[in-house]
Amino acid sequence: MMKGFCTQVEDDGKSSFVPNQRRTIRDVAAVAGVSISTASNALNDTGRINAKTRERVRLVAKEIGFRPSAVARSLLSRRSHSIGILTNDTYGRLTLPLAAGVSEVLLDHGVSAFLCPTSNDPRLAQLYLEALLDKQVDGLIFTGTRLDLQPPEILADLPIPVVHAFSEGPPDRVSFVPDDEQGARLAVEHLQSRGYRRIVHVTGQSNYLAARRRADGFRTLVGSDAEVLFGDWTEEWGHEAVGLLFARPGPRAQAIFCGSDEIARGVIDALRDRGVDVPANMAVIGFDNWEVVARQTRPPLTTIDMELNILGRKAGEAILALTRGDHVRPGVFRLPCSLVSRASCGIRM
Amino acid sequence: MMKGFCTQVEDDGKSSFVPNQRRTIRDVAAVAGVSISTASNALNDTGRINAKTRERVRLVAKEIGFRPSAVARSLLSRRSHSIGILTNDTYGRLTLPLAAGVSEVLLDHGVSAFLCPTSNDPRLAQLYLEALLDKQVDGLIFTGTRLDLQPPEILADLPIPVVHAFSEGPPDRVSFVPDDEQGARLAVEHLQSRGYRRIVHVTGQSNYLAARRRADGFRTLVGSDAEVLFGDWTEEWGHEAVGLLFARPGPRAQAIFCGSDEIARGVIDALRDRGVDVPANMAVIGFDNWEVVARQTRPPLTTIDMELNILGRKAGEAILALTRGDHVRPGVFRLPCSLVSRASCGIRM
DNA sequence: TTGAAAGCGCTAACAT
DNA sequence: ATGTTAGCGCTTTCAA
Repeated sequence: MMKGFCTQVEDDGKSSFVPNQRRTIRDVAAVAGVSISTASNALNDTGRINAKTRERVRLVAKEIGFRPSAVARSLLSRRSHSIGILTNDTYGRLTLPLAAGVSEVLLDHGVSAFLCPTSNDPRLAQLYLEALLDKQVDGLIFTGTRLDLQPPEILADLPIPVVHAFSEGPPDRVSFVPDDEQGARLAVEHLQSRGYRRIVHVTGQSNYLAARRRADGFRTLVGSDAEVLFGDWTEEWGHEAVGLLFARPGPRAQAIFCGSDEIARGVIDALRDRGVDVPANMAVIGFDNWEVVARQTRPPLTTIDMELNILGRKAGEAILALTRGDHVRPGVFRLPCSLVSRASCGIRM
Repeated sequence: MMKGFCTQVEDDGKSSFVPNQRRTIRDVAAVAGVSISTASNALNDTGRINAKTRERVRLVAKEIGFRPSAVARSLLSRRSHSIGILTNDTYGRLTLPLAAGVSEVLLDHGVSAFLCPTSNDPRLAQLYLEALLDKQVDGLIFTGTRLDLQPPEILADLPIPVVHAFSEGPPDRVSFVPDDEQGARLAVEHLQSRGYRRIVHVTGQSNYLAARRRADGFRTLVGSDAEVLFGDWTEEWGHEAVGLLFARPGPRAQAIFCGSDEIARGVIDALRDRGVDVPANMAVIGFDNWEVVARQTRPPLTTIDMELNILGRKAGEAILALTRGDHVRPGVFRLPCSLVSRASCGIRM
């Protein structure tokens, strides 16, 4: 078919049909025997056009495999239909689910996302930013573990809209973050509804905003004097915390709400070391739903999922709206977490 | 400064200096009082040009914050200076380090990478591919856990160069993959050099090419009759395997080389359950250097790192060369793994 | 209903 | 050494 087509085209010396070359709208017009503008109108359903002509043009376009050049369109529309995602995540556990959400939303609108992993290097971030600006990206999504690890200068004064995802941006920007408080409450409610009473919270460093928010959510339901043990975001700390909890007198806790799955893993291991059955004698609940951890604990871990994919979708929708010039109310939007029930919380009578 | 500049410009009604609008080369030319082509030549160091004029133009360009439009350049050069990364990884543990390597290499050449996380959905992959082609990407990098999870049709017959990373592509393409055999030998050599003799290999499913290659490397050094236990890529299987090993008669193994860090974690835990000291009584070595696992085992895990960042760099260099039209010898390039020494292998006397 | 022409921002012959 | 012009692939007035 290709060949047949190639021969029937008059070779004007310009649009000679070299086999593997992109077809342009000129080719379409030439083959369909119409002008370029008619071809354009036919393909885009703009202007008034004879139905037959339109069909013919479209048929030709399909036959010769015409795909409009997004580059040419961008030059004209001054919209590149691409955005940049700047991330300082090196692991991917955060960025990839989020980027997948973003990309899926954008895809439906013909927008693509440049990934810029800055590896926490401000110089690199700056270079990526410049490259993105040169590429005329329509917008930017900042994402990363902690905002304070982003050099503040590069965030400011951008000529294009910016959305923050996962970590909070400045108040005049749009940010989507997991609702840590709500996630914590979800965890506690789950435990309480299953009959667990004396609940303690073992979490990471208190200088993390997320840790403080989760602790706040925890205290809301358990009581303002409820016990929160801050430490590291590590298994080891989970271990240690259990040691602390067991070393002291008084009634023992019935459930431990952990600030991360890794901490929870340490807690579960430490409990097993002590012969404490989970969930029969102690419930444990985590935070992150980091599957490689949560699915492999014994028993598998009930935990809070931050719904990063949805977070990404929201961020994608927001940046789309902003690039279209629509107004989006600035502020920090906290998106609900969900609970993934596995086996580490039972029912306490 | 900006303001000063704005006022001193004659307003010809066309390039009126709206504060936050991109400056074009026309603006530069106008302010510098030269023609557009002179401005272009001055900025790009092309053609013959008076040194003073050049400096003046450059100064003006910098002052008004001119950045050449990559879109316009692309239209002309028919190179978009962007590539696509198609991945089916949903976790990011694989894709992000790899994409970071790719992007860093590309960055120096003004090329950016579109990330397309297909989530193993062939329909999505197809849509992403079309979007990328429309955006005139200069090349494509395919990456993912297993090639057979990519729908083969979308891989074939692309009008632009393709490089495969992590998983092997067809023989006529360029692929970069970790050298699983060498990695396995590295692990075994490490054990042997430290005096460990009876070594067994506990790994994942034998229908994974990587599992078979690692087993081959293992057998090369330990002996063709050396014991390989295939199972799942899970902690649980690591546990089970230890049970198997201990249940049978005969001299006990001195070291266990695991096909993944997760398996190794299961092995280490099972050994601790049995009171076997690692590394005093048994050495354990993993594969992946997945830090969240390897750093958190007790003791921390010595393991093989696949150097995904370097893999990404190589893939980036290859796709750059290909997009420039340079020839790159097709085939599967196996890149060396490295060993990360932690505490799970001691010295056996 | 269709076509001719201008122009998006830039580069590269070709004139001057 | 500098300016004029054409044109990359497309959309969009404006004429015909």
